Amino acid sequence: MDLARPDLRPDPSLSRARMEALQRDIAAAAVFADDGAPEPAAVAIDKGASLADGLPPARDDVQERLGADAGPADAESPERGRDAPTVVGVDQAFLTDRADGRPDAAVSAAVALRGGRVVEYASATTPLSIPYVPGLLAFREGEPILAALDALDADPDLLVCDGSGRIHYREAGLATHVGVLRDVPSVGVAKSLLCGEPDEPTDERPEGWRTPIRADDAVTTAEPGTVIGHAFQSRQYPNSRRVNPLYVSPGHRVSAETAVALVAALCAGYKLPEPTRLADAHAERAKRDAE
DNA sequence: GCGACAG
DNA sequence: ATCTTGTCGC
Repeated sequence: MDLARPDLRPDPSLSRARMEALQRDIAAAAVFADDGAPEPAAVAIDKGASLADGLPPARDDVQERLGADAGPADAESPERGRDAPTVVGVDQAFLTDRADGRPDAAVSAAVALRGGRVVEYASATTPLSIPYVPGLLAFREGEPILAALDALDADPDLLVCDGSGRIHYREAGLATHVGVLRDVPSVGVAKSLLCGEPDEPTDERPEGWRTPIRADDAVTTAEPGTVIGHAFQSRQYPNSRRVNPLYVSPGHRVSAETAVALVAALCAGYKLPEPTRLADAHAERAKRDAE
């Protein structure tokens, strides 16, 4: 999978001003409307797959400086969802230097699902370049994620990223950045809200509830009031309702409406959608194996 | 100056 | 994100 727009690479060595300028270009190139994204019904996952099922056998895939390694494809049940769209979840874990105590490297994991089954996984370990800065996450995690995606043989029909897409100061969050670079439909799934304002209070909402997130003054590239994503209550407990909602936004080639619908279809009984949950577990395991 | 701020 | 034990509830 080659870069569709190599000129928009999230180069961590850029100055802050250039990073922000690049994000405006990303937002201008992004398509926040349905254009080639899978139908939510086509990617729906009903069976809450057990976490162990998605976990591949342990293997050492840590590279010295910058590298990636793909694991073997899951051999089982090829009969189901053979022609279903390929959904790829990406997530990361971080290695901390034992003596130093400082973040050392990023471990990125990409998990490909088809018909609700894991068909492939990959991970990549890359040295950390810059610290986390709100609004510039793509410049810290972008390259590591691209490395993990490069290690994947599967061709994604949809990318599910851990972080915001259009819900961003310049409408160019991590999901949008990666989606535009690869020109692949993508959605952003964040556990907290970066900017924007929900139409209604999000506290104590029932499972399945959602409300639009509209651009506020913090979003400098959109008219205030523009719907840039949704708060979505993916999970809730019967009695003590205190699970925070997810903040879902379009990355690239999907509308805000379809983005939530896709994430809702990809949830199977847990707060996080399956692609994200599994990528989370793989990144965690790859990190553990590296220590 | 103060507050807000994905992972 | 990461550092960490118990604990409440299904």
